[in-house]
Amino acid sequence: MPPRLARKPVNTYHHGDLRDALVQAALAEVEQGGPEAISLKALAKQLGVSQPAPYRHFADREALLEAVTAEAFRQFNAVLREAVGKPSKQSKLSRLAQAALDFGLRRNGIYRLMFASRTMACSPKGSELHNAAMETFDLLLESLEAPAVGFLRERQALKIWAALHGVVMLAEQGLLTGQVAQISREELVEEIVEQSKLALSVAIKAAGGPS
Amino acid sequence: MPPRLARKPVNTYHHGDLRDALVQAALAEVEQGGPEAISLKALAKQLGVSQPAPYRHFADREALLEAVTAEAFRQFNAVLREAVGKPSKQSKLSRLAQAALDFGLRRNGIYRLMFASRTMACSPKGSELHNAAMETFDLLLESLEAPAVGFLRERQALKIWAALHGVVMLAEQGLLTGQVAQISREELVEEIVEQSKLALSVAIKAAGGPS
DNA sequence: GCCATGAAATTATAGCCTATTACATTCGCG
DNA sequence: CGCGAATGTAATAGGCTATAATTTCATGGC
Repeated sequence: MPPRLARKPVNTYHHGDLRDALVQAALAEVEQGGPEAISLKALAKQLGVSQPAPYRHFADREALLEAVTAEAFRQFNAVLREAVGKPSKQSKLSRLAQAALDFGLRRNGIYRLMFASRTMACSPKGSELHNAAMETFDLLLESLEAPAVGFLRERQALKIWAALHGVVMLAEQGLLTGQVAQISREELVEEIVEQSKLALSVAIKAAGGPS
Repeated sequence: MPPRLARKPVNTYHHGDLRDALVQAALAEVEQGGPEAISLKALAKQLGVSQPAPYRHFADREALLEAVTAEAFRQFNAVLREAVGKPSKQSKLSRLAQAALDFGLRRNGIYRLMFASRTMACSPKGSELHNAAMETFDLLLESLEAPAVGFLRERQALKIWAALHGVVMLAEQGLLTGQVAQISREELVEEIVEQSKLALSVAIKAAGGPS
């Protein structure tokens, strides 16, 4: 894979663009073996630079993980955005949910980095990472075509996100077995979406109906 | 805390019961710093034995983590069982859900070990760990007081589990912010439970009503 | 064109951790 | 009592993170 164009203006020294190459290589590594699989030493060797070279670009291992997580969110959000935008007879929410499930299962190590590692938990509220995660949430909000607004809408989105997230995690851990396994994950997600719509319509009626 | 009686028959040699002491100490460590925080060397030092002593009881670090995870599930299941058993005006399901949320937030590192680490993902279907996780699922199934049976019941339980799990993970990662944060996590869980009951009743009607 | 400058990368090194091997100790059973 | 297995120790190898001191090299001012 040819190195992408440098994000920073001045960057064509010895390696060319080590920073970005590190992020990309690490992302590939994480995809297979999860967050704990990445080793700065191994990455350096793989990219043909000396072992401490990465430390010119990242303060420590954690900092690299953070950058990788940010890139992962960018890709995740792009996938979701595309799914929502693509015309189909399914609802936007369904398409988003299925795309998220697909991403979570296919790119399982990356998903774990984004949603199940300490990297995220430690990132402060205004950080690049936190914002990226918030953008994901915004996408979900936008994909809700129900007439709910304000708190009700946000709460609904949150519940859907939680349920989706739970399905991905359980599936990855092999906990979707037994009779349960007889329905596909896709159907399960579809049920969650439907259930959510149902609950929302009831909540709206209770709140006095849509305007 | 006094060391529990040894699980294995012969076990009171030099240290007394190093195996169990290691598991307990590791559990305490994980609770604070998550799975990646445990170091066999540090544990050995803390327990006053030589650094390679733990390897007499566990093939490697991963094996210790597995044992710790199993113990964590035992404690988790015990907490859930107690919550379900305790009489209250809430439904069994509500009590279980709140207890799970509480455990997930209070003992956050342990929860991550159980549900968000590779240890579980790698454990085969019939393993001690997998069975422990299945027991958790059984507890959830039992706490469902709705009249659904078979697939419908299992699917409902699964959806609740997923949603619960999602809330815990999102909360731990600080993703429950914004307007959303204005309702408490407890309320959110309660809504999930209610929503689930609603959907289930509709599904039962659709399937021809309860016997 | 030439050199000073500073970013990028390298060699060397310290320190922590996992894990193995070979050796010592202690229990418990015949 | 003594032998064997379970338990623990000492010594050691090897990997990884991270830092310090040093070298390379593109670039901009002169």
